[in-house]
Amino acid sequence: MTNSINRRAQRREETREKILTAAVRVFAELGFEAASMGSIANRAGLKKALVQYHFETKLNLWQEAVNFLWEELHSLENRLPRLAEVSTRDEEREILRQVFRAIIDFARSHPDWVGIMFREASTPGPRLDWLVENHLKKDIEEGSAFIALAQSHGLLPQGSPLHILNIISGALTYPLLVSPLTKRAAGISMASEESLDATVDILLNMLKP
Amino acid sequence: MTNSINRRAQRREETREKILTAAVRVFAELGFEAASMGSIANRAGLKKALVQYHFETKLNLWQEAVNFLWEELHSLENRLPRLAEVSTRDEEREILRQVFRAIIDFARSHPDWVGIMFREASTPGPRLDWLVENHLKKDIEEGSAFIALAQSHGLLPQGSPLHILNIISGALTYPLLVSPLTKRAAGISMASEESLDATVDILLNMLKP
DNA sequence: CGTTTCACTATGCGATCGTATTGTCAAATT
DNA sequence: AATTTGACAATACGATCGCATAGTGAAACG
Repeated sequence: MTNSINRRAQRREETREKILTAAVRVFAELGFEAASMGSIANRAGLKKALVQYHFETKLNLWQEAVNFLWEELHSLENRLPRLAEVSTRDEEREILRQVFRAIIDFARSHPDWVGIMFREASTPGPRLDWLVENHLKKDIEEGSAFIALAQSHGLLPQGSPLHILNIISGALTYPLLVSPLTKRAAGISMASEESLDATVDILLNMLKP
Repeated sequence: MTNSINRRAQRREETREKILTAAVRVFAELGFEAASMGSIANRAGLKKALVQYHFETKLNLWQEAVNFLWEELHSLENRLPRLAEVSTRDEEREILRQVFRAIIDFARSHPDWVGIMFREASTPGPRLDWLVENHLKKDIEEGSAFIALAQSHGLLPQGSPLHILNIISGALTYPLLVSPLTKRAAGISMASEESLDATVDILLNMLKP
């Protein structure tokens, strides 16, 4: 262990991040099976053998890419809990709107996360098992707890928090997921600022008309 | 053109249907790129070359499989319009419940349709274009018209029918789509009869609490 | 009954898949 | 300065991909 600036380790980390960034994108766009080591390497502007060198197997690359993605996100995710703390205030409705906006903004600004989620969550298998064990179990528990908290403040109707979490997630995420379809079929961009506002408005109106 | 029972044409149609049935399943499970002619042939218990013989190219097989799937469905789809006609009656809430149940039952009993929809609707490209032009454009128009009708009867809040269609579709479909995840993470089967009832109940409570 | 049609099979093409092996050359170590 | 390490590249492996071509044999035809 000589000293300070290890040019090798630095370069290693740089290319690893390049690869992981590309991997997250390709996995989200194409899904695990359709994504190839070669296409990921091309996306990163590197050689296929180099990807294999840094992340031995394709499954391992997928896992490390998912970890990389989750790390990126957890630093920005602290918006929801903070809102829960303030929820003793009066204007609960405005709080709910902010929560919805936070969810929908998160989904829009992280299409990779949405893509990987939808692809893996809908197919049983070892990858879903791994994803649940390492990330989603905790995320779902936190989400359910937040729903329960909102219920105790009278912000949401009674019922299984898990079901409500799914319903709200679906109502807010689905429009974004199928936005290519909506754009093609009706010419309307679901990811536009106006459409997001409209979606949140409608959902809020549904909740307390 | 000799007479009646053409054993050849009959057998041809049989194997074509076998292939299409298998193709729908595999395309829904894996998506277009990851699904292979070989795996589809295996699923159907036939030889790969036979699939290639009946449906020249993979894209063509996909299109015919989608047509095959839509034909299956349109015979069962007539439930929603009928409900709209009766919606001049009083118990509008019960009608809305039935509509929600119809949508959610449809999604549960046709996972292939849900799978193909989610996979293709989220990725721009020639397949989505084809899908919109040949099936979805009409479906979306009908869905939006139905939402507008429900709005005119005071069953749904005001706002863009397309947005509301997306929100409701997401709220009802998402829980089923990610049911493998929910099952794994919380041990709860979202596709069970109780869960479906609970989901509809909650969404109804959201609409008019 | 002889001939044609056609559902189906066998085989192989070039490309690409994930993976493994070996080589190269500059950076790090002694 | 000599040696070892390690990031990266070149190349090849068998398997499988979508697709094409040449058969085979029974059903349909005149």
